[in-house]
Amino acid sequence: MMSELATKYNPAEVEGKWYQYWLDNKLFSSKPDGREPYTVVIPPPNVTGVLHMGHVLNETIQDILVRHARMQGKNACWVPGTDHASIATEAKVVNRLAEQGIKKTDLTREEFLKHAWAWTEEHGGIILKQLRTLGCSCDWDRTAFTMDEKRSESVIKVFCDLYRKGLIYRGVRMVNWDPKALTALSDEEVIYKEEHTKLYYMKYYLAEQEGMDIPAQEGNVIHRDERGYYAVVATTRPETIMGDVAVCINPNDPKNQWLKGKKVIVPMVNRTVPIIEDEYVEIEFGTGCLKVTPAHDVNDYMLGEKYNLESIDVFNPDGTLSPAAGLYIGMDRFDCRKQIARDMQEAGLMEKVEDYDNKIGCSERTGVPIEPRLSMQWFLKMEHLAEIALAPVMNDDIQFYPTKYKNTYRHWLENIKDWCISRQLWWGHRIPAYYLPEGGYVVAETAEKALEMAREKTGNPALRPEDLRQDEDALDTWFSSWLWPISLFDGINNPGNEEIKYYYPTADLVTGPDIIFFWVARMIMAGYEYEGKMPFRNVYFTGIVRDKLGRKMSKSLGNSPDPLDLIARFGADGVRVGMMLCAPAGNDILFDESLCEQGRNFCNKIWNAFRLVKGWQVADTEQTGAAFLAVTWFDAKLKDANAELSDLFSKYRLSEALMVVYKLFWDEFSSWYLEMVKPAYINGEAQPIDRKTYNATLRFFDVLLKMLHPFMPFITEELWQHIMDRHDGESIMRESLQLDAPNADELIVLKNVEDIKLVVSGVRTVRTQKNIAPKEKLTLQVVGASLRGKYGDAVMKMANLEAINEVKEKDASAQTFLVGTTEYAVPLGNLIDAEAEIKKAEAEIQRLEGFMAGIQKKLANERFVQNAPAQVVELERKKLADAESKITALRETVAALK
RNA sequence: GGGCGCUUAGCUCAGCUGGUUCAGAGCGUCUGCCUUACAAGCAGAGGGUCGGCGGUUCGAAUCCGUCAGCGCCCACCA
Repeated sequence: MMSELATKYNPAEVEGKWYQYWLDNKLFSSKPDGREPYTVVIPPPNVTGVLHMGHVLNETIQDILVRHARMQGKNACWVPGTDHASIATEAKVVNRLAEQGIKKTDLTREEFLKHAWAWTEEHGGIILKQLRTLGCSCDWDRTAFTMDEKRSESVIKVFCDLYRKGLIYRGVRMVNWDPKALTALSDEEVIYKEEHTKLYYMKYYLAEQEGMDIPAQEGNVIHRDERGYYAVVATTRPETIMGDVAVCINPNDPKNQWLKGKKVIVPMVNRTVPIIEDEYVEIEFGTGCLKVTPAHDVNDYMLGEKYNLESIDVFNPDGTLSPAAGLYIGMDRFDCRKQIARDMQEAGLMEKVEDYDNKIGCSERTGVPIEPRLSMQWFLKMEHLAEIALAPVMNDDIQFYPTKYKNTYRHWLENIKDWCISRQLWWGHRIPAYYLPEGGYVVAETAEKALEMAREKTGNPALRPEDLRQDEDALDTWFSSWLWPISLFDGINNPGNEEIKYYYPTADLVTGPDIIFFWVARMIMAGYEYEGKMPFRNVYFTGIVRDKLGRKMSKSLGNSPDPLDLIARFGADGVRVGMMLCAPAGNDILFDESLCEQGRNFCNKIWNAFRLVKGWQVADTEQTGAAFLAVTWFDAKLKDANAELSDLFSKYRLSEALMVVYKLFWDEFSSWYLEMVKPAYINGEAQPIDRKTYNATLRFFDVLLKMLHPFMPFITEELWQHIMDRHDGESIMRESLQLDAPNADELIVLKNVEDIKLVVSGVRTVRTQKNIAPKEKLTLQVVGASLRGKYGDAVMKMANLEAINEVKEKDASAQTFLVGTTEYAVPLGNLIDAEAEIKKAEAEIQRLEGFMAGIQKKLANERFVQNAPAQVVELERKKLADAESKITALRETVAALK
């Protein structure tokens, strides 16, 4: 019979088969019903993305939670979907077009979008297919896309609503400009990178200084050379001097007092600009002179506003020098920096150049340095939204795991600025603002409605659709994802519909802390604004998947394994287990392939346990004492473990939960239980197992598989179907798992069996130390106590004993060990090494005496006896007594050996 | 420059509101086994003065302070 099954589990044969079965039987699908809902919405991956290790972690966790909830009898609904990822996808499409020699600017919006949709259809959804390989139990019928009809409608509706509420406005502001993607970005999309740059000290000669003589004054630092007096301005960005409109000093700066009221000439440009004064300027930095370029720096912009300065935009949108610069026109900003530095050097306008470490804001998407740029954009006011989103997290209505992210969250909300939501992109939701021929605009859900409003607004009923011009910009991707938990159930378009009422709020959100601001915080805002309720009850923040050296996984390092390749080699269950073994909540994950190996090995262990049980012949024989004990004990063990599992799940300690089941199956079930009940061989012939024990074993297997199922869906389904002999359409994933906690009697059995396991280990240790073959039967002596009945039977079997004798005094030639305070002895005849035994015993006596001395000192301390709880004192006394009796036993051993 | 977190066996981590023989797990290591479920396995063993210092306490890995190292987040010194 056994020969029918391979000794190794083959995931390839199993996984595809069961996934198809689950799909065919609609086992993932969820409809509102009377049960308690358990809803999870997937953090939508980029529609054109492919599965990476971060997804594996994230989706595995979600699937574990979902499958667990489903087996708790909840109506589990996991909604999958993808994100249109406006910038990322548009960039990919632009690149592809470039390969074909097509420039985006050569296309109309409509033509470009055709290409984008084609790309989306071609590459889109691959990642969702890959999730199936991992075993994810998503309700695929609900698959959504942030740019599908319902979601798009929701986004536009929300935009209009917020506009009408006065929360969305349009205006010219300093924004983060990405010169590569040619779009504005939100503050969150800018990441700061440490870079080694230069600090250029440039000479700004005073204007009209002929005949000027500035007397040396206390504290003043005056610069003068053969050409005259000059101020020294330090900057990291010499290429922006063409936009300089002033030089600013701190009025309290003693070294620059002499510059007050003067005018200076911007080098190269030869523009005369005033010296202005503002306390914003850091006296200690550089020379205390700041060049002011309102068009290209946030702070300078602020100064420009304050002092009513002109703003000269010297850059084109792509980061090349604009005609307004007057010089270096068309040159890239960084080339220009080098060139202008050289030119100034030659012109004697450069005082010096220093190395300087600087933090530079870069585009999260394209990686290029951001250019602060003044432009007309759409903004969402955050004050009100931040306010409604803060409290629920701080008072734990929404629980963060781990809680440390509450601080991060609060800090962000308390310092939030308005959200720039417009992007100069085509791929995305187009802003529903329509400009009127004579200026001004209307905001409306549809072009028809816009026309109506426009006619009303202008009082011109003759206005035609083509007279209106829709805003060219698209919305930030996150402006659609923040509605995800609502829009998936159509809560924006159909408020209060049956689905949104049932599934919302969702239960758990599983995501990385890197998008806590981008996504999590904003979903909370939208949740309260549009549903009046939290979007989810718990947020589980995963760590970042790193390699075993702690480095981030990246393409350039080549340290990121391909999940599909891992699955092919170790099986989906193996990979899931490997991932979860190293994934404590909130910590970074140091992933190593060998963990998947461990997962695969675990699959084999389960598989082989199944082979063993499946191979048994069953007969109506009587149950042995050892088997009876094993069944009683393991029954209690399962209950105990299940209670622990529930607790760990409730705390989202999934790695630990997995470890509990892992040890339960491997150590307790396989190494102890199965060995205890396994029928013996007599004359090379396998004996049958009694029906009672066999049925109990199947029952245990059933429970174990259910416990394992959330972590390892495939192998558990496969074996469950084999073992349980189920009807078509049934599945382990729809089974429920509920066990009582062990009662008092069962707890006693648990404790007793732990003791006899120690006795068995004791005998085995003796075997190993004395090199006695496992087959050779031994005798065990119990000194002054008893080990009878089923406990004795079990020890006999597990330790391969021929007899257990209760003795007053053990054999002189026995090797001994203690379990609790009971002494056990294995007579060894001439195998015993008396000297070594004596040495060992004496060392132990010494240790115990030291231990006793410590306790005696404690007990002699009046303050301890007075202040410590009675229980603790009592415990110390017991420890003392135990140690004493152990020493007595050991002394006897030594005496006997001598 | 602020804020947060971490530092416990070779590695990765548990250790909750201080007290079940001066600490646990998985992996790795070592030893012995191809024992008729599994060598991707079985049995056994070794391994830590809980980052340093100081304090509170009868008692601290656990609380407080401080120093050191690491990491993360935020921030407009060009």
